[in-house]
Amino acid sequence: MLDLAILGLLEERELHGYEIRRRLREQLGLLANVSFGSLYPALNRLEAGGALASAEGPAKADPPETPPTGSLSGELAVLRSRRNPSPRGGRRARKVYRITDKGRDLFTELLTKGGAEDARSFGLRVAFARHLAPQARISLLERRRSVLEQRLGEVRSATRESSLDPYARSVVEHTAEGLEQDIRWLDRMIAAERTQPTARSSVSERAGKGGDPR
Amino acid sequence: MLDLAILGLLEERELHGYEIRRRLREQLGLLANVSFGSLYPALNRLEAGGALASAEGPAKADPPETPPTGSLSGELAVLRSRRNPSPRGGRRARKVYRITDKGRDLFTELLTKGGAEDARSFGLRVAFARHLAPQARISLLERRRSVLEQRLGEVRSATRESSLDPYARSVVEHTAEGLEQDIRWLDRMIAAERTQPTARSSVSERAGKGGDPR
DNA sequence: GTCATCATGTAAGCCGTTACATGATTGC
DNA sequence: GCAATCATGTAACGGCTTACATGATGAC
Repeated sequence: MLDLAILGLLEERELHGYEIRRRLREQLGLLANVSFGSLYPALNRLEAGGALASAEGPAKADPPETPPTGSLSGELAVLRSRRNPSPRGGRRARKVYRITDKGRDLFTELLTKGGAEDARSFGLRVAFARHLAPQARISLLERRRSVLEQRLGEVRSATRESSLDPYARSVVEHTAEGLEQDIRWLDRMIAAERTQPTARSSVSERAGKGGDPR
Repeated sequence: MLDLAILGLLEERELHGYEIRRRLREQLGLLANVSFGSLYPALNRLEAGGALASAEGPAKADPPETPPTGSLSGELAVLRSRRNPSPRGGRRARKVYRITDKGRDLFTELLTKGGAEDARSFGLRVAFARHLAPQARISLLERRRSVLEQRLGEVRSATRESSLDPYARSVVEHTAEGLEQDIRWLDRMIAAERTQPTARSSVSERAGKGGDPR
């Protein structure tokens, strides 16, 4: 799941580990606190597997977007700054990762296959849904919907049959409410997918600041 | 977390492992599919630690509802094995667990301390909240509330500041809705706690006994 | 001169999973 | 005789956490 998130972020732009973590917790609220103890090994593993490539680079990408984008040929600069502490950009060497073709294959594979069980991994998939083909999106949403509906049925029958004490009952009822809300959300998403016939392409396209219709 | 659930169920009545698992998935929907591979070791661990005591026994604690519909084969099997103990002992011997005083201490400790982070463990705590003293209940609910409110603030600011693509945005917005719903639920629970002055439940009176705080 | 932040990593361990092993009983 | 259900367990592995180690830099 962490791999998916990493690949998804790097699909957009190259980043170093620390920054990946920042985005994980701020952009995707889902993977709220991934620790470095799992992040860095994951990056090394992905690189060893050929899904990522790393380069030492300064690439000072500020929290607001629009980096200089000329991220090539920054390696010399960092080498210089390491022994020559210049005021702007002389930190510990960053390892800037970019995704490879193999990594893109892995990404779409992870994005597509299996595991619609977990709420977090599902949320992650939806967050990266623009990288999916339209029909893959819909099937993802509908698979999730059926899972939730089944769970809702189970919860309902459990509430009916067993006599729970007020607290436990409140928990199950609240769980049911949450499931209903999730299902309504999915229905909205599915409807939106259906009405707009491939309005947004599955290809990653950049829209500038807040220019999307919804 | 599994320990807490086990102890909570056994606080009510003695059960064997297989039945504990059934209740875990049917009563508490939270710990939906705990596998035997984690359940049985947990039981053994708790017993080794003195929190549980086991006895071989048929002790057929029949659930509140005896489903007459379908699959009476199992029930029949159990009854027969009770009436007619074969030389080998009939059905495979159940290990019926009951909670000890030490286990009750552990239970209240687990129930009280730490970890309001995770939704599941929190839900579990609330489900067993009748075993808590009224003020402990309220503080549990309020701690959770403040956590959720903080997270909501973070999610909100993240939505404002960063330009996400429509799918990611939809996920964060839905997350925010979920948080709001959770907070409303908590508010209702807290209000209910405040209005009724210690109304229900046979609370275990172990609170306030002079011992180690831990 | 020391603290906070940025930056990368390793080691140990927790908590859970899947897969496997065993075995009695009943229904078909 | 074979699958399904009840019942208890072991072994191996997975993913993530905490705690620890290192180090540069800028601010106070």
